[in-house]
Amino acid sequence: MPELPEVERGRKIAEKSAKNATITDIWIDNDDIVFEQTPPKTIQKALLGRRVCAVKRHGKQLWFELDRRPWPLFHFGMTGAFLSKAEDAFQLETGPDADRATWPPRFAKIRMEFDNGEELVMVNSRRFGRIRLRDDPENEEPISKLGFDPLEGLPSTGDFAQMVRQRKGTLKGLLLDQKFAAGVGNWIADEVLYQSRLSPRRKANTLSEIELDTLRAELGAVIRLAVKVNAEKEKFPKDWIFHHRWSKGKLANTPTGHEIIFEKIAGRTTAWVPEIQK
DNA sequence: CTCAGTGTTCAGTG
DNA sequence: TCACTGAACACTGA
Repeated sequence: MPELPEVERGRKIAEKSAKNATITDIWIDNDDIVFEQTPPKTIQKALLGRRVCAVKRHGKQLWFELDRRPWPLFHFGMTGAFLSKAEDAFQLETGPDADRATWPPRFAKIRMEFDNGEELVMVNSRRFGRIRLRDDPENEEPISKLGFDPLEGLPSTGDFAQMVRQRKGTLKGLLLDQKFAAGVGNWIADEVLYQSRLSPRRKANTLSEIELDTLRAELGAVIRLAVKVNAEKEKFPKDWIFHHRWSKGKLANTPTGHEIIFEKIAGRTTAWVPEIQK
């Protein structure tokens, strides 16, 4: 699930349940992939009894600022999410897969209890997610290697043009590169290109000034809108290709009747409309 | 049973 | 060193 807007939703869930609260109990799954060999005791020692001062995000990386370092840094991988007990109870009543919701949830990797009665869990069924400790997350890897976060602010048009023009690969590859824009994933890249009417195969160094400005504007617009509706897909605009990209294998068309094709570009399945995207 | 996948990393190439 | 590509990773759900 997690590209920037979904991770931002996770940040808000964590903020709501944990901000200004103290961690009173911790359970940690025995998983040396997700925890990268960090011993459970080390994690426990860093978190237990600490107060959560803030919950921050850059791209797809999410971390807590505690009243003492080191701080926990979370990455959801392909399948991760934060669930809070209150939030999950809400989903249980209203969500489409309500019958599957249980607490604690399946695939929990870490579970934290707070002195305000809340509980927060990070789940990660396929274990591409990571939970790490960092003294200064923003200035250490992996965050230090990431590019700008499009929700925080875009580079100026001039800087953006320069950044794009020095790249020789495809636009799809550029947008997926976290060293360029942090937080863009497969569906956002496709949506931005569709809205910009640019081909994912287009070489980055061939864009005109107008095309560069359009790309920059749509990158900001798609992400801001997805975050505004809390990454709830049903609330995405009707004219987004997003709603049609999962019909792979069937005949896929936009509402305007244009054919959507699926091709592997820059290593990822790409949904795009050759008639519209040049 | 097979296969794709909303992500990242690493080996190999240019 | 850099930019880029493709494979590998782990495991669920279709």
